[in-house]
Amino acid sequence: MEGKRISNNEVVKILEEILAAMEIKSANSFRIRAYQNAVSILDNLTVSIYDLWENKKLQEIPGVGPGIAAHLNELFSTGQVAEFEQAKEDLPEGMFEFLELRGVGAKRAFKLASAFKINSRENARERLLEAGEAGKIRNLEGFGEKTEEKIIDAIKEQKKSKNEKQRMLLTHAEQIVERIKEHMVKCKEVKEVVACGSFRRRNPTVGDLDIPISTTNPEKAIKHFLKFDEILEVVNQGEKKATVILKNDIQVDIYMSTPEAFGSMLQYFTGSKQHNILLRTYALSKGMSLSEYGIKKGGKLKEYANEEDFYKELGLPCIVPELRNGNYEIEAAKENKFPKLITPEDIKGDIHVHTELSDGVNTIEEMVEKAKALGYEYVGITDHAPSVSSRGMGTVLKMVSDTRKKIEEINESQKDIKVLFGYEVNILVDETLGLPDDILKDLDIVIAGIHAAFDQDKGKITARYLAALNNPYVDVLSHPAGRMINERDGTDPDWRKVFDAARESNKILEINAQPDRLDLPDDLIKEAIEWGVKLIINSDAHALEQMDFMKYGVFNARRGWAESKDIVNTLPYKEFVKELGIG
DNA sequence: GCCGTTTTCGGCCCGACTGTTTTCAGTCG
Repeated sequence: MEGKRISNNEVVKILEEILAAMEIKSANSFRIRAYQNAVSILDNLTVSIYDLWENKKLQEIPGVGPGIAAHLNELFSTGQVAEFEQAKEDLPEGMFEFLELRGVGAKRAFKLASAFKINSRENARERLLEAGEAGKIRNLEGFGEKTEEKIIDAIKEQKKSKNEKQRMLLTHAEQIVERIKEHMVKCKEVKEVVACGSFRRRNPTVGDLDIPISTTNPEKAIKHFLKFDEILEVVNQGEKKATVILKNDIQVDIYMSTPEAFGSMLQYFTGSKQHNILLRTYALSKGMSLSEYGIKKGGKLKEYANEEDFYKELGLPCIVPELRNGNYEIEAAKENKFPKLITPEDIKGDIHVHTELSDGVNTIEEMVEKAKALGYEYVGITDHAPSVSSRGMGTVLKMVSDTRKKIEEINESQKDIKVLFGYEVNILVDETLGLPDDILKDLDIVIAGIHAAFDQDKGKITARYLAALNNPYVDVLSHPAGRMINERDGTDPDWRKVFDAARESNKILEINAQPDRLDLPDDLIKEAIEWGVKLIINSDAHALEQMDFMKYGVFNARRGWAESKDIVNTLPYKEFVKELGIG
């Protein structure tokens, strides 16, 4: 199928505009909800909607039925949707530029654009800003001085962060959460502080922080929270919740709960939204209604101090946060068919570690000591391979033999840990590898990865991966999706071909644990496992402390439903080397 | 418009906060 490739973000934006149009025209509220539901699912999809369309799998997306699928089909085939264009025809076009402003929804956007006759998208926000600064917004019915001020702020805020606000990395969020916790425990009435939301689900990136607080004195706890010295601005505060913006531009929402009802609070704010919607729908079918305060049964509210009891009431096992993504977890829970997810303690070694011999900062000895401290049975020293073309074969051969000698010495001098020797070699544009087979064949480990020319088309990227997988000396494909979170999208090979080739050649795909890579991504991990592909989690550390990144790789693997049997570096040394065909 | 553990027809998630109102609409999570 040949069509117009439109990104997920663009698709979501188009649907959000249609949603706004429907709301203004008071379309059937259930139809609106169906669209909202579909949009929220599409927005959280990590696979390309366009690709799903190409493979005729649109209707496999939950929330997308024949109607929306037909519209998307038209969108991808022709670049627009006639019905959508029609629905937007008699609306002032400028309003669609207002939807992204904080505190402005469909109704206000429409009123504003209509009142000031802002009929085109061009300069729409600037014109609204002008109207606001001239004090004209406050005179509109339903608006007032404060709303005017908020709209002005929202436009300025948008201008400031022209590119949509980036979500922070999980590791960054962890540090902020730690500081908030440290502050909150100083309040005696605070019993528990748990950061929920995407943070607790171990999403690779976190937007806002949602933090339920278990307390015997909500008033005092909120007051105490507002004294946190990193707060820049209090957006709102009530008796049960408060919203603030921190100096680093991160929004934090706190919610007060009694210890007796803390379980439902945790459940509710851990989400995901989609998980909760599905869970509520399921509960409803059993005559129960869920909220952050508990479960209502026959009009009576019952509270839950912990999440286990909450899920138990629904007849379900407690679903681990990493799986609460609204995919298949509730189905699995109903049948009690959960994988026994891998844990950080299962990891027995790390075979993707760089040293000062390439772009790392520490020596081989230092990295080995750190691996020992982590309790590993083995560690692989796998620097970037020296380039034959720039150094010449003679120099490269000497570097390889020197490094090998050093590693042999380390292995002879101690028995606590086995050190393996290998390289991370580039998969070059011409589909060859960065080192000749003659050198590769004597290495313990060969990790092949793409480090340049990521933006080749699907066919070429796929061919490079297949060539690497067909090399008999390659063991592992590093960071296969090639993404750098917040910096660049991944490469986009034909994953089925890559998975097939990996399985057939008994090669291993890496789950790179660098917080800004987490590559493979979780959805591809799940797919790879289903296709029978073996995986390994590596830190790709370039410094001592980066070896601690392993846990992020494990979190990511858990989000991809991985068990320890799916991850080869959970194997003890003897079985691991057998798996890799070493020795 | 979507979807199925009472359903292929007839339902569809819930509550807090703000600002503008004087009983509530709009927005957000």
